[in-house]
Amino acid sequence: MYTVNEVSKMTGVSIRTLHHYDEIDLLKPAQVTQAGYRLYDQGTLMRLQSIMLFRELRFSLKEIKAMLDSPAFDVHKALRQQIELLEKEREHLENVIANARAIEKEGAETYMFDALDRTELETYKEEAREKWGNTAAWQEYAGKKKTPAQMGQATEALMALFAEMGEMKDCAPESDAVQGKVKALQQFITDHFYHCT
Amino acid sequence: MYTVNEVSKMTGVSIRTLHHYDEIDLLKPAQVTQAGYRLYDQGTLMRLQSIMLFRELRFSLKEIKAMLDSPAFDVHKALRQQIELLEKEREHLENVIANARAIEKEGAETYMFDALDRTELETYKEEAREKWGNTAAWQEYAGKKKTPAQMGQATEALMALFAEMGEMKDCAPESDAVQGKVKALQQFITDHFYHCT
DNA sequence: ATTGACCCTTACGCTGCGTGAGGGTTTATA
DNA sequence: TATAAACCCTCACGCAGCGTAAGGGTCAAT
Repeated sequence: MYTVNEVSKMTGVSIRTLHHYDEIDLLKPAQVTQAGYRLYDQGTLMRLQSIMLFRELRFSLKEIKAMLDSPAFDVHKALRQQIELLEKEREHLENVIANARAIEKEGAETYMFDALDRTELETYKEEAREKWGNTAAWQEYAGKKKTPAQMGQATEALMALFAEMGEMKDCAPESDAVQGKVKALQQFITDHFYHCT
Repeated sequence: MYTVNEVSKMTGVSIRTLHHYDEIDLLKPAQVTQAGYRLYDQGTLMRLQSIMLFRELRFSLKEIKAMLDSPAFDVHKALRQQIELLEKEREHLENVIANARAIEKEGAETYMFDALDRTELETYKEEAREKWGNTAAWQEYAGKKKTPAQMGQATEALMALFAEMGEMKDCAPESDAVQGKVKALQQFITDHFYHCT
């Protein structure tokens, strides 16, 4: 039987985390002494390892609890869903990185084309959760996705920022090559969003 | 002058978010009517766009505020740091995905070799923040990294989970090929961690 | 004057713990 | 045996970034 301290040192999980897992009934100690001390045995340690694994795979504690508490749970299905989700996340992250690089280099030209696609991810996430989660409160939520109109205006608005970025850098780095595009964009901004000085 | 509703529709940002940004002094409306209605103009809209951009790049609201409030702030430096951070995240995410795939396929053999390397990321994150953040409270925090001993035991413990995974699947999918490794691992677990039935 | 579409301000909820505060328990040592 | 060191406990607030009511003004039009 191990105390919280020992378990913590063994697994790297903090004591507070063990307390937390106890609170939310995710991981109950095998025994509790009269003094209230938590004691863990091999079985609970194994459960803890499972928890750590699934947490590493970015399942929420609630999900993990559901999985571990119903042994007949379709782990593989959940795993596949989770993988898809993670890949969406990675794709998005790669976009973000690409954007960041572009901005660092030039300003913002290349940025505005593929930004704000987060909605995709969220939508997917919701779908995934829906399957084995709270299927109730979701119905009325359907059809709330951003309208194309909003997207359009968002992209439009993005160009506004462009001008500000220019100010922030306060002098163009590779003036000649970029300057043409900048002017064109300013024109575009003036036409479609606000008067660009 | 646009109302919250209009701004929300234009930018896709929720009204609550506008309220929030007002609360934390990240984005104050250009005017407030006697009735307390928030009104936004082009300038504030542009600031909002900047905010959205930096949020897209995963800066925290606090960081964004710092950046926008000090025009002389070294945006490019922060940007480079942020890119590095994002890449660390992506790398980690890729590991996680790889692990997830491996687990889905076989069980957990390939898993335990590169798991639990999150500490790297966190460490880096801290270093990055340190440079232009609260440099005060950090000193005493140094040297808290996990010891190699802990890592060792964590990996060791991970193998324990393996057995449980076996139970959860409750029958081997491609029995023959994998079975050998499974037995070896069981042996290893028995030898190094606990008696494996 | 009433309706409907907006607006406001609290204020709690969520995730996953970190970080004290304030106070018992167990163990080792003087 | 007394006492300190080292652990343990239970509250309970805090963080990020809003979502989501609850309860109630305001503005335009009918």
